Amino acid sequence: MAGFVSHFTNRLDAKGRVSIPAPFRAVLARDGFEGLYCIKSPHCAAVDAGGNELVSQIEKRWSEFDMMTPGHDALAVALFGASENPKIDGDGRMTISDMIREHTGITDQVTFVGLKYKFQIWEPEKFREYSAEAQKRALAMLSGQAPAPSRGEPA
Amino acid sequence: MAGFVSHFTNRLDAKGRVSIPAPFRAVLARDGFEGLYCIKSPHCAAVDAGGNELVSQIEKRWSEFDMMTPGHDALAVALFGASENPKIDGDGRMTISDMIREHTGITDQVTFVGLKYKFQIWEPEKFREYSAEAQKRALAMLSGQAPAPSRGEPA
DNA sequence: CGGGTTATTATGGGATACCATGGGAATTCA
DNA sequence: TGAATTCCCATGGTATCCCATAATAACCCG
Repeated sequence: MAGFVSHFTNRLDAKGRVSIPAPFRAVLARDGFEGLYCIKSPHCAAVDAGGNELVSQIEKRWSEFDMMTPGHDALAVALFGASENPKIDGDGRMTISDMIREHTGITDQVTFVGLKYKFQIWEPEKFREYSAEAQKRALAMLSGQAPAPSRGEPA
Repeated sequence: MAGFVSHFTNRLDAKGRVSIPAPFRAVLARDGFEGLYCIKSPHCAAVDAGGNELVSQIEKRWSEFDMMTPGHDALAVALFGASENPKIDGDGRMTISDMIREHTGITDQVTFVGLKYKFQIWEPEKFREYSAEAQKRALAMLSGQAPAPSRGEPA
């Protein structure tokens, strides 16, 4: 109904496990994907995660490339080679792999951020920085075409 | 019948709950959204809240941007990552989250302000200030072109 | 017109269910 | 066989559900 929305920060235990926020688990269950699909975000120090909806979105992008070009294989390597399928245990937890650790800088806490059709996995402090910047950027992007905005746009 | 109008101030109980004004609940029920959609207002110290109408308005703006651009994810983070979906209990109450507290300065009272297709959540004193300012600005805006007279808005 | 009665609403509080987290035991892999 | 993983259960804290009460507004009926 609502996709992945809002953000949550959970602790990583001694075994490297972390609880996936319950609201996100509910979305995943409805999506029907077994486990979780994870891929490095090309734009920032986060990992994109999701279920079938994310997978099909990625496959769609890939298939839009000409299959004959060498770039097709390269793209496949970039997309699927950089992916993982972590399991989700009975208590709704996943294990943070080395690949995720390296790409995000996660040590003892994890922030999950909903992006509707997918969610992102962040190191909390890095997310705070990115989020502040994203707010500014969003304001700039939206103010260009806002239908009925208020008057002045303060910083 | 006509969306969210008027404003109400309710008290926050020891558990951080507050009753959503009955007229607003009626609008939400008619809208059919499960729970409530909340997002920080970028322009002021308030939180925008609403149901499907607000959500679809936000989603529409988001989908107008090309999914390939790096800004797409940033926008999603700003729009959905910074949002929340508080539940509404059987008595028509919601819980004020830390995010709402921080952004609005709410401590023990909450003012709900109807804005037709959505409503805002304010700290009462901050709203009074903003409201006074808004009156002046509205007057200035209208005085240049308003054909219809009077229609004075009381405090 | 007025007295009484009911319905709705805001608020308080207790009980319960859910969730994040920790740790032990069993299992798998190298 | 040792290390890491997976499964299962325990627990504390929080949020949710449910019921009680008071105040207000709407209503009814004499």
